[in-house]
Amino acid sequence: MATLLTIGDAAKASGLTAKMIRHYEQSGLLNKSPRTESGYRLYNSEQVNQLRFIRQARNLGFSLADIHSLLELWQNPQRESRAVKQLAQQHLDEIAAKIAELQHMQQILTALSDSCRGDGSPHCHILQQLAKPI
Amino acid sequence: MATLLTIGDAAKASGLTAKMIRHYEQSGLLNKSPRTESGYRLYNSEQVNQLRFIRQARNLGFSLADIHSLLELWQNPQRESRAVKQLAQQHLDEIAAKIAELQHMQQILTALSDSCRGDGSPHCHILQQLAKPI
DNA sequence: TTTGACCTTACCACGATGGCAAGGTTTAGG
DNA sequence: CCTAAACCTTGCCATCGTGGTAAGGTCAAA
Repeated sequence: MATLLTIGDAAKASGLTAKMIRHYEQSGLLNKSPRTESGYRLYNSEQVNQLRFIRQARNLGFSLADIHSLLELWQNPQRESRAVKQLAQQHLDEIAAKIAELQHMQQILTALSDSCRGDGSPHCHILQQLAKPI
Repeated sequence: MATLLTIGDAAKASGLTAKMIRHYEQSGLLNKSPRTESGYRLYNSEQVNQLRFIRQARNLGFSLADIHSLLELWQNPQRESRAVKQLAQQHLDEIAAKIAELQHMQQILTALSDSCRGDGSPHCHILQQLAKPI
């Protein structure tokens, strides 16, 4: 008994939105799903698993392009785990770079904010620093 | 002697691109600059200072909307440094939230990646975990 | 005078998502 | 059985900040 879900129910079951699912189909991340006579998309449990896979990968910050690759690897029994790990490692590098960038901003801005009295007077070290010609 | 720069030179002097400067003008962040008879934008040193201010604020990750507020505060002698500090603090909160989110991804993905052999075999804990129904 | 380096506007693109509108379908209740 | 609500469909526009490109005008040096 293959239970078929409409897009709204598939969305609830996967944690995505119907909008996202249509968008993923549109952008080639998902195969076009079968439709009812009246044109409603229908999803079986295997496709819902795929949607969940996508959601979990999105939660880890993978781009849709990366997820496309991950899905292909997942569905390929001849995959080499090397390829998966490489994608993960590249993504980890990007994450680390973003964290470093944000921490750099955080460090500078914290110092500036600490040196601003934050009262009713116009004097403000933050503005002074931003205005500095360097 | 007010030296006037064309947009390309103003871009070099401020560290922005000409494209960005036009975009900032278009979006109301900058006042429309005076033009030559033939329509070229011209920038004096005060405006170049403003461009530099914008670049430095962008380097700290402020949104253009925030920078709009910062510019107004900067140019208002009656400002209260409280307002500036509040903007900085809000932005610091956002930065901290993003860092936390990225670190969360980093932590989970690092664990997954560590448990993937990354060799020629298809077995991969990363894919297994993404596929898990939870 | 020609050439190259500028400048102008106007449009499209990214990435991932949300919103809305105008219309068709299904389902549940009265 | 009929109606209203809750779905579904497609299509377009918006976000945010930046980049690209095209088609054209301007300016300065050789």
